[in-house]
Amino acid sequence: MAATMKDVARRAGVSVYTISKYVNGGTLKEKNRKAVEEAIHALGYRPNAIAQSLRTSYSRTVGVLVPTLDSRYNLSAIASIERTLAQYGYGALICDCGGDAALEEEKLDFLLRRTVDGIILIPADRQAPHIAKAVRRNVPVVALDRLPEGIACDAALSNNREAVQAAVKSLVELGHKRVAFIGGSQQTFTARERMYGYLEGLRQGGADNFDEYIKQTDGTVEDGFRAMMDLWLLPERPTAVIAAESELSMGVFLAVTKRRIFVPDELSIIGYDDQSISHLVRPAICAVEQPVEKLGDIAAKLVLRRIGGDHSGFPRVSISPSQMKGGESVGRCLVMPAGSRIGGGRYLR
Amino acid sequence: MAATMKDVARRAGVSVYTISKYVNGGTLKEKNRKAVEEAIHALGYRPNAIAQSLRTSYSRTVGVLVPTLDSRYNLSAIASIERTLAQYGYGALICDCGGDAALEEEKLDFLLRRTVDGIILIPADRQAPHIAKAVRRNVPVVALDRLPEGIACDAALSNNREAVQAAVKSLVELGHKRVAFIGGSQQTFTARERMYGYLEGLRQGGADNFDEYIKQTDGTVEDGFRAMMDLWLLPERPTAVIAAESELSMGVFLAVTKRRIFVPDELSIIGYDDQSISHLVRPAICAVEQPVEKLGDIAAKLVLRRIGGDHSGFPRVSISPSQMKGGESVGRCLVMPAGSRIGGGRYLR
DNA sequence: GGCGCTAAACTAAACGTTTTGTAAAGGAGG
DNA sequence: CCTCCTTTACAAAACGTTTAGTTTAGCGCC
Repeated sequence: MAATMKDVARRAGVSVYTISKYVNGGTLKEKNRKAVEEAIHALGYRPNAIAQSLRTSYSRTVGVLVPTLDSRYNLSAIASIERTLAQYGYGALICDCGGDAALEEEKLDFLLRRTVDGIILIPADRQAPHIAKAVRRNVPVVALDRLPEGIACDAALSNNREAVQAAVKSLVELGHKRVAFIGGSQQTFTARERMYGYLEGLRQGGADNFDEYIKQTDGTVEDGFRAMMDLWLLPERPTAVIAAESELSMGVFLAVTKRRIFVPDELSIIGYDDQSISHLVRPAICAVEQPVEKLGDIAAKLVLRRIGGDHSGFPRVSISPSQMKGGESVGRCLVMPAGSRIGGGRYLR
Repeated sequence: MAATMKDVARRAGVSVYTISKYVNGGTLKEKNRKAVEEAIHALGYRPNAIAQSLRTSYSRTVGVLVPTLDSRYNLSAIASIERTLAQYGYGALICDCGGDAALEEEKLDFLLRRTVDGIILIPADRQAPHIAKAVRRNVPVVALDRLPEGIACDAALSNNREAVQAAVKSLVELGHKRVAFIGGSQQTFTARERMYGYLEGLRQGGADNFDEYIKQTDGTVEDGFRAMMDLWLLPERPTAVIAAESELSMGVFLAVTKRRIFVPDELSIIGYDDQSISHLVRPAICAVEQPVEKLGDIAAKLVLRRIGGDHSGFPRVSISPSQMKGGESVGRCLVMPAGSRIGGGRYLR
């Protein structure tokens, strides 16, 4: 068994109070300090964090609840959260609820029973009544990436809608009339936001939207691949496409490689978030980059602030701008609408 | 503040003992059971896990310590570990030590102070004296993926050496004399094992090894890309390559796409672990697949067993076989050694 | 030396559980 | 009715800390 304060106290010939004081940085008499230091060192004493938690009701632990761990995005977020928490001496208790709302509730309960000091979660579902329960228990909750509906709750989001909207608008301004959109599951907040952004972008650019250019998928690499292959089979192919999830971008890239589609001459591409490959591919893929690490960091700092008792500006929804990462995958539209001509009358296709 | 046992007891008109008994599944008198259930429900009582931990000295938490969270492989392992632990009601306290041995020690200490019941770690370094400390504290430690040197310690590994060896041998048997190897950092156990496997495979196949075909890298996508580009600049290009890390495979694939290398006619490729794309690419990349999920599961179950007091067969090193995933990226060697001829004397290149 | 003041140390009571003796209640058997 | 046994409940002591309430030690000053 590990040494306890009592053991140290006995050895140093003082009371446990003195040990506690030493550990927490109080001032001791020179003689006692020496003795205590000696005893601590000799016994290899480390304070028991569980007992500290029980007594102070602070566990210095934050629960992190995500719909799945099997995603690059969540991974980066968690990595960043963990890093920031660790800086402040906090640990991360991580749960994966498999995207299931019932399981999410259960895990939330699990975390609360462990008296985590706060919770950072990526909501699995738009509805999240159980989150209210945590809030009622006075445990600060910060939503990451998605905003749960109908609940006042701190959040760290990126500007999904505006980012996509700007991207689409820029495509339209380059002359693209047939801009396709490949999006993730409409169950999620972000996917919907991006979809709205797409529609708004078209509208602002003065372009029409056509249902056949909109692909709603589940957001996997395979989905992106399939969607792009399908789009290319349309009688009127799109001249530009925006893939609104990291995995979808990858799928689109694979499809484009397979079909030997010339980018950007035949097709302009804007991807999302794919740090790992987009800058190595030729042509480099232009992509909307979410500030994932930043979001994680913001969420962590926010939850720590709430834990520290600073409740100012609740609910605080922080929206961080995405970056448009340059690349050569976007170009002026070279394909003329059917029936129109260029200069000498040569169709470009 | 949340309701405590005392509150419930008062409301139900019984002693805390009775509540405890109810919570832990003892038998109560019908009348008391009713009253207790009512009180628990009315007050929304949940047992405080911290207090339970303090009293029982079991926290039902396992520490997971990885050199970095920014890796697909570690992520999958963690996902699997978390899943298995959750099944048994255990939580995962996750730490990232940034590959730094000193930080690893610190985090290990952090975990021990929280009285985790066990630890699963992917060792950052070959040397890991601090691990012995945990073992001395009677906290079961299971190494994942890599084996720390000089310490008796349970472990869940995959058969890195044999898998690569078999892969290389199969290439040699297909006639390849110039098989290149792109490996990860030699600081890590697995990278070294795979390297040895490569050398052994060549030897067993009866092929020579040449330094210029061996690329030791840090294992990033970019490294794989560069290494492959470099290899293709050699006067005598390799006819086959094995990329011994997931990210390296991706890099090789990108290089091959960029250079328009015909696979497998000009170059046979064997990758490692790249679940996400290798089956979508054409030709599909042949790859050594580590049973990551299985390793995570094994490690979790093993640590739970140790926690449960079963110390049989210590140290237990479980080695799970990798699978060779089929693909069309491997073919018979079509390039003749300089000076040799085929049939009518036509060089195939 | 006695008084007052401050700094340092001590004792004991928490925190919310589990668990170890004990005691009360409730039958069964004589 | 009494005894004996079983079942169920109780009160109190842990677990390893922090902290409020007290006591002691040390020192300067009249």
